[in-house]
Amino acid sequence: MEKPLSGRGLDALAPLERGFYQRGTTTVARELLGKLLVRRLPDGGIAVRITEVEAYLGVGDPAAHTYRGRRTNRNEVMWGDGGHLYVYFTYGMHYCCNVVTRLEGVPEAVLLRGAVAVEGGPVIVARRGGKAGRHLLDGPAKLCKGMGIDRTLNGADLTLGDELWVASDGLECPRAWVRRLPRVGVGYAGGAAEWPLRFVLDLDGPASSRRVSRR
DNA sequence: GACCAGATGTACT
DNA sequence: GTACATCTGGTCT
Repeated sequence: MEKPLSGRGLDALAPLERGFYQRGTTTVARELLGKLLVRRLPDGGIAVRITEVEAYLGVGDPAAHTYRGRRTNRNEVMWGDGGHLYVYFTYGMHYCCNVVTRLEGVPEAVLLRGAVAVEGGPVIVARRGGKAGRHLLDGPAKLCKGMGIDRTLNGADLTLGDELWVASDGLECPRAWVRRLPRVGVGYAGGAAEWPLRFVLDLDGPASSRRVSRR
């Protein structure tokens, strides 16, 4: 776990503006690495540093929920303006959260797959059932559980800074810290499963030989 | 690390 | 009605 933020806590972390999200999805995905996902909860404030994301490129992407223009109640948020949260339920027991990108009518998003705790570690550990350690937030459903993200946040506006938002604390991620890999769990998507749309930030630096989970 | 059961919402026939 | 999902945690090796 990183050292805690100094000083004023969550209120010093201003939400990114909508323009950040309205750009190209792979650009947004890459630039989300190293940013802070901030959550205000009754049991305390939480901030985590985003370390793993995946881009989903809308109607032309067989792995995306909006492939070929599919538009349903579930994915309606993806069709809206960038800067909103798309939360869906899967495998009968897990939530996953995405950040919607581009403009209204262009249904693309970035799946948040992993993070490390920066602020509010004990709150996260408690929400994860007391399981601390490096696997605390290393999966999309773990991230949602640890941060108290569920269906009630589907469609939330990330630019307001009320319940949940994304902020920068100025950390820059050198290219050498970022790896581009195929996406996870989308084998059904044919060739698109191989597209290198997964971005992983190695906070230990490029020298680290540690493996990235393949799931 | 590899393997697999689990539980139910969602999309589609 | 049915097939399957942007996964996790436990067990076994």
